[in-house]
Amino acid sequence: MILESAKIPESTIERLAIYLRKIEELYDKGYSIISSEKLANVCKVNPAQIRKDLSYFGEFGVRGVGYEINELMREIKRILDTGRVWRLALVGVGNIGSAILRHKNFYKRGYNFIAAFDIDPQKIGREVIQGIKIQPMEELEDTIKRLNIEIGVITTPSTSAREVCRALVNAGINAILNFSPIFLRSRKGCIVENMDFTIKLDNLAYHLSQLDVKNFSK
Amino acid sequence: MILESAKIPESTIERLAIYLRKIEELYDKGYSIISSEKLANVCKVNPAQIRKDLSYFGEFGVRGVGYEINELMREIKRILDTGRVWRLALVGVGNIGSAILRHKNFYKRGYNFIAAFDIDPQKIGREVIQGIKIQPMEELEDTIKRLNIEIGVITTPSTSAREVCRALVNAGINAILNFSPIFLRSRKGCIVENMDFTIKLDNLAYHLSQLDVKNFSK
DNA sequence: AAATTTTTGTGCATTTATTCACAAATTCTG
DNA sequence: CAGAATTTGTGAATAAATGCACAAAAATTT
Repeated sequence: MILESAKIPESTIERLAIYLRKIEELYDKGYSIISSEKLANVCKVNPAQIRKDLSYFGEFGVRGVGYEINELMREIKRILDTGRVWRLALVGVGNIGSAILRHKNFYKRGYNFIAAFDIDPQKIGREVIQGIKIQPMEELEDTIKRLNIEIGVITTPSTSAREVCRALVNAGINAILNFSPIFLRSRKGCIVENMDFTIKLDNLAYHLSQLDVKNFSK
Repeated sequence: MILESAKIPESTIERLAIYLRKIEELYDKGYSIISSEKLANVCKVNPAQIRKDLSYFGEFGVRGVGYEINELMREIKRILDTGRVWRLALVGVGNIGSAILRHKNFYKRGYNFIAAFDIDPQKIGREVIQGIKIQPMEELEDTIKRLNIEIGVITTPSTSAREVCRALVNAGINAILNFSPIFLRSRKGCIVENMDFTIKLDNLAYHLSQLDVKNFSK
């Protein structure tokens, strides 16, 4: 097919990211070939799902054999565009903010924090991690443009999240990862991924209470 | 209807949690009645979606009027079972772990950390937040049972995540929020919500690269 | 080298989720 | 209080996602 950007389900993209991580694990364990069935087992999905997901972007396997792990990693990285370095800015250097700046996983996967901002004058100038000094909000637009920053991460309290979102969009940012407990939706062109931890917990709460219902009615 | 636990879409549950937060916002702004259309606007969904989502659990609105905000909040909280205190344990008191323990939002929404564990002997006994001393992994099972802890939060490195998950399940935990970059899937009965930040970033990367494709082909 | 086995890629059927569209219930208006 | 205006709740239509099942391609066995 190779008809990218046709009408690919959002869930396909999310699964590709998950497949990639499992494939990397398998690669580290020394595998060089994997079948859709084996991969499906470890990802707990249907094998046809994997084949269909991949088929949106091309034919990467060999019939009767499976997928060459090296090639599959390369292709998924190409599809997601995660084979390169992305430049990030973080706004709101509180508990969560500084934890994220210090976290190694982002860097490992090519997500590099280039700048950090905070509204608190006390924090300005402080060097949270090697090379990143906290800047005041006034410098946000200029810094983002000057340093070609592509992704914004919001770790402010909910009260300022919307304002920060607007500032990032004004600065030309088209992708935002939002950790504040405000459900942000921006004008089109800019994609926002919301990561409200407590929404996930509400989900768990619901399922736990359903478990109890089931146990009770037995 | 009132036929709960029939075959309610997972996405309905997630949306209910989002509606709840928006409704709370509206309540704080002084609203007392809201129509599915207005709520749909702020949640950026279809009005019929909201009505259908709610209809799985009962009839909460008044035709020609809308939904009474107080009642709707109460009902959604009842559905999700978020009107009470849930008892949590956190495993892995690193950067992210301590940030989460210190974060106020969990407590505000009834998610209370009761215990924290770490493998590092250096950290044992340290009081990260008021009333919570870091305990060694050996005490996990006993503490969880003794304190009736219901939800486990994993903030360890990926290397130990699977082992920690097993320990939590063995201790009787049926709901886990996993922040490690390992996609955990547990045996049935136990629900795992995965929160790998970098998967969300991969999503953003994909969409940004698609934007470029579109701009280029214009 | 034919037969068997394996495993992909995909058309089609099935299942699931979303949205429409309208009757029913309620309020508002003159 | 009759008619117009709202707005819910939901059956039916539509759309989207998933999974089956099988032909095609490659490897392996006999």
